[in-house]
Amino acid sequence: MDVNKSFRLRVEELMAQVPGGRVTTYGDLAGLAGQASASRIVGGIAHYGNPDLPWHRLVNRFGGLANGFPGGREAQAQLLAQEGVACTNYIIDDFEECRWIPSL
DNA sequence: CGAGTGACCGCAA
DNA sequence: ATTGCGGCCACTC
Repeated sequence: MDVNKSFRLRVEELMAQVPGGRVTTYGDLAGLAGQASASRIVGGIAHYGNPDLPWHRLVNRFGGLANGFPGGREAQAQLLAQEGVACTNYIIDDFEECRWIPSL
């Protein structure tokens, strides 16, 4: 493991591996990054990290859209629906089906 | 350099 | 069943 790299780099790498139509969770990304207890940091990276990454594919543990997404949850839901992810009430319908688990 | 903040998660009352 | 609180690590100002 490249412990030399910042936690943020690992999260970005994992996020970059999430294809369209798939979504991942903060806890899973944090766990894959090596710090399952740093789920909050993943959200922080999304805000201060690489803006080119598809952060709209990031959802909470319940499959619900984030609470501080730029533009609001409606914007995120719009992007997800645009990629083929059906969301209802700002919650992914087939969250378990669309859930994507990247790997290093 | 120090302190505060954060798009979360889990448990407790 | 619902609500509230703390904890955890990393990043920015």
